Parts: sequence; C-alpha cells; structure tokens
Amino acid sequence: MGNQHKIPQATAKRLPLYYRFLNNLHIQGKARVSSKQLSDAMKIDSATIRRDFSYFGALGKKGYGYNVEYLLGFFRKTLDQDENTPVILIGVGNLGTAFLNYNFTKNNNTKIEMAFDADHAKVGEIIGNIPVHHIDELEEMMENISVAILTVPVTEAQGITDRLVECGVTGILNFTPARITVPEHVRVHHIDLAVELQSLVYFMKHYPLDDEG
Amino acid sequence: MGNQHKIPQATAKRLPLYYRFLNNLHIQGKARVSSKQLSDAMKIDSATIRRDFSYFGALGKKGYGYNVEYLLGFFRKTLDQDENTPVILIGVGNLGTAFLNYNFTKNNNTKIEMAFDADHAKVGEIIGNIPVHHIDELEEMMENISVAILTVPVTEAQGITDRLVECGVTGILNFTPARITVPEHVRVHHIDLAVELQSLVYFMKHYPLDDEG
DNA sequence: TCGAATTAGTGAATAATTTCACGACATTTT
DNA sequence: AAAATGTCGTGAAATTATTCACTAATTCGA
Repeated sequence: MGNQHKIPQATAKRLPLYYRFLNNLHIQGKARVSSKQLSDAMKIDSATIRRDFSYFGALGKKGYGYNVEYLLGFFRKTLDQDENTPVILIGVGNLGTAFLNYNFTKNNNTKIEMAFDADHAKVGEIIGNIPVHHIDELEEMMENISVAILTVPVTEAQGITDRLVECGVTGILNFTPARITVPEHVRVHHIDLAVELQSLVYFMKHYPLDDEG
Repeated sequence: MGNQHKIPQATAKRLPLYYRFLNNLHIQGKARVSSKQLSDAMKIDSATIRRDFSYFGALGKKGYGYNVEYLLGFFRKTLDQDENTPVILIGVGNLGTAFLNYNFTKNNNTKIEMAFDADHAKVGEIIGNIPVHHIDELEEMMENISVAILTVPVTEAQGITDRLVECGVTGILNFTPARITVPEHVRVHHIDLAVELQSLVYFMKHYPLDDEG
C-alpha cells in the first residue's frame, strides 16, 4: 500500500529480480536457499541480499537459510502479485510486438490489455492475444489504466505522452530516446537501447575486468 | 586508452546520454548551452551535470555555459565515436529484429555486423542491411568481434554465452532473464524487460510522486 | 548428545553518489 | 565604465548504498 517507506530505492529495484528467482527455485522444487546460493546465482553480494531482506523483517533462520515457499509468499504480497495491473502499449513496431508476444502475465502482476498504433494496416490485428486499436481511439478506449509502455518513434513521444497523461496515466515505461516532460505526479522510467549498448562498450574499454555494472 | 580511470561509474553511465543530447543541440544549430538548460531537458540535477563534466577538466566558461561544438567534440573523443565497434546479435525474434532495424551507426560508434538464429527460415534474410546466419556457423563466421547482443530464449542463454566467450566475446548485452555465468574478464549488462515493468509498478505504488528513478 | 559447520541479521566502516552553496569570473545591460 | 546578472567549478556536507566482520542461533554428522 502507500509508503511503509524507507526501503532504499536500490533495494526496491532488486525486488522483482528476487521474486523471479524465488519463483524459479520453487518451481524446481527447492525448499530452502541460503544468501550465499542466491548470491552465486544472481551475482549480487550475499551481504547485500541479507540486508535487502532484513528491511522486511527477519525472514530467514540462522544456520538454515530461507524457506523458499515462505519467502516467495512474502514477496508475492509485498509486490502485490495477487492483483493484476493493467497496462497499455503504444506503438506496435518490432519492439512493441516483442512486448505483446512476451507473456507477462506468467510470473508477473502486469497484463497488457490493449495496444495502439497509427498504422491502419495494424489496427484490428490481435498479437499475443492483445488487440491493436488505432491511436485515434485512445481517449475513448482507455479506462482506468495507469501504466503505459511507450514504443513509438521518438518524434511522437512527447505528443503521445501528453495524451496519456490527460487520460490518467501515472507511470510510463519509455523506450524512446526522448526525455519526455510530465507533471510531477507521473513517474517515468527510461530504457534507452542505444545508450545501453554504447554504455557497455564504454565500460569495456575503460573499466577493464572485474565488477558488474 | 585503458583507464584514465576515476570517472565514477554513475558518471560513465550518463556519458552516452550527454553525447546524444549535445549532438541534437548541435544539429539544431545551438552554439551554447548551460548546465541549467541541460538539466531541464535531461531531468538530471544541474550540479550533477557540472560535476560530471568537471571530471574531464574545465570544459565550460563562467557566466556563459558550455560551447556545444567544443563539448561535443570532446565527448566524441572520450566515447571513441570515431572508431566503430563491431557487434553481433544472436536471436532474431521480435526484439532482435527491433535492434537490426534500429540504425545504430547513426549517432553511434557501434555497428551490428551480422545476426544469428537457429531458425533456418530466417537464415539468408537481410534485415536492416544485416545478414542473418545460422547459429551453427557462429564459430566459423566470427572474427574479432568482442561485443554481442543476446536476444535468444532464456533456455538458450547460457549455452550460447559459453560459445560466445569461447569465440572471444568480452562484452554481452543480455536481454534474457537468465543471470548468465561468465569468466572474470567478460562484462555483462542485463536488461530485463519484465523486471523493468514490474519495478515501475512497484515504484508507482510505494514511492508516491516526486523523484525520478 | 556433542562438537563442528553453517548461516542469518546487523552495527560499524567504507564507498559511492548527489546536492548545497558560494567564490570567481564572464557576459550583458544601462 | 560600472552594475547587474548569469554560470561554472568545487569544497564540504548530506545522502545513499555496499561491504566487512562478528554474534548468536540453528542444523548436521557421528
């Protein structure tokens, strides 16, 4: 719910990762796991993992480790895995299509409800079970959806963003290179594929071997 | 080139972003820019920007700001924009195709030279000017390429990784959810689309309005 | 049952990053 | 030419994040 706050942001960013790992362990039938094992598998320092978990209380048992099922159940609640968050996607290009085909609902509390595109040829298609509407219908189709994935050409980014905000969207996962401008109450996370690639190359050249970025 | 080190990693991660912004300003014909203007456009605190730039020396002028052309030229050298880094891509699904169609060579020092896939139907195609080969030919085709983009199904991730490392790859941009294991000298950057979406939703729920993540 | 081994939780130290706030200098205005 | 304004560069403070290293609890093996 609101903010039981004071979980560090760095920790919050790792939670979905922890969740998925625990889920995998559970599927594999593992009953217990230690911070050391998690550390090896996820490449995160074991002290960091223990510290992260400790923000939620004493979840493990000394000399034993963590009970996978218990921990998983705990994270499920913490991450609100029980209620599904509806999401829309704007821009059904290759990247958008990748998202539509990706079955998020498995292991995930999000579900892409519908997609929009400006290309009439795409309208009416159903991709990964998700219908594609024309962008002109955005305002009339949208109801109570607060999260949007933005995979449109960079030139359209700000314009579409303004319309999304107008429709009540308060969270945007932005894959365009544009640093979009939004009101205070709207959260934007940027993922810039070109920057990521360039960043990797820079790190390879200037930070020879060892630590993980 | 090795390490003129001591540029903080956080700064290094922002460099490609700075570069692209300056490039845009240059294209728009702007001659000067202040840290305040950059701050507004990129949503990064102006003091952080000045601090970042200062690691490279005194690049600006008091009371004036920064000369766009000079700064751009400086970053071009710093980011080795002049030499092109060849890259290969493994896995020509929707996400992989998005990369192939993305024209990285524009504004970028990287170029995807070839792609590989296990599906014979895709072999021989040319997507975004990049030829698709069969994954079996990986070892014989690869020569002197040190960077790979991994957009394969999660089940293939570790196996392909091992082969890439064997071929001399030292940097991998991993889009699979697998936390792949590599030797010490290989750098891996993970981008996990499901985690990013889930993370956005978590932040929306637990960190009400204001700061950017 | 006992001793050795394991492992969580955490105070304290360290490291990394961001932000404040101000002096110095350049530009612009009058 | 002087005053007002703008803006960088940076020491210092604040904040955030990671890691060390130890204690106490538990498990495991014989």
